[in-house]
Amino acid sequence: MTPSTVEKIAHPARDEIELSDVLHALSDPVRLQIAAGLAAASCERSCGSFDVRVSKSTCTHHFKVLREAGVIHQRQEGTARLNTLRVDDLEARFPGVLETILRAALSGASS
Amino acid sequence: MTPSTVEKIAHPARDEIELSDVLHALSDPVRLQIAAGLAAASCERSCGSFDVRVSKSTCTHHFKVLREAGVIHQRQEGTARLNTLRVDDLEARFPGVLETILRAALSGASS
DNA sequence: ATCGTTGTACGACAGTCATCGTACGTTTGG
DNA sequence: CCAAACGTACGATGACTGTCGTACAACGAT
Repeated sequence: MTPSTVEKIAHPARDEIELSDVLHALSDPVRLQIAAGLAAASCERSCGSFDVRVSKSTCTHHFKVLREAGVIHQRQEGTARLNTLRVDDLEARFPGVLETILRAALSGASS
Repeated sequence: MTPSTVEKIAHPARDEIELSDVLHALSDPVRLQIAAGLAAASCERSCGSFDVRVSKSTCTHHFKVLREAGVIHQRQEGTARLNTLRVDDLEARFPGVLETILRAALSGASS
């Protein structure tokens, strides 16, 4: 899990975040749930702390999609990988998008 | 193209529109462009009036995805299929989502 | 009537996606 | 030191996606 094993945890820079990628990342119910949970916590959360009903491998995949789209930031802490929403970057690049989507996800009856 | 040939032009009801489907529909650059063009026109536009650089068949596919996601409404008028954004339905169900996404698509340098 | 326009239908195809299981590497706690 | 916990890597798989070409149907104008 140390840098020697894990190949870098690459994140896109703020200016490299693409709207299409963000929308695609949030268009999956599991990932939307993760993002919403992260917004609700408004702090770092480990991957395993989410009550998603997919396998561990699938979970890793979803976190990777979210990270590579620029939606979340991941940081290694021991065996845990701590996730945060990139609210500032997203707000700067696409104002209001993340907030309105997450609000819709919570209040709406959609998936 | 009349009802005998075309099988109904099915649209989801307002309450059936899913956030995931909307986000997925808008996560494709071509479809996002179509939605933005529709918002800019703020009136009915035929499928062929969009300057997309994909083939006719592909265009039909994209309009179908947008329609089935509940993003647009299609109406037959002679040989033309007239499209409108379902702004009211989307605003009622997911307030602000469509507007902020389209704004981000226009101002942002994304895709 | 016939032709051009508009758009769909169908079939094909390569690429991506979401999912899983199993195996593995790290770190931490007993 | 050993085992459990956390998460990744890899490979597989079935489904879906975006793309296209060709053929077809309907409408409108000549």
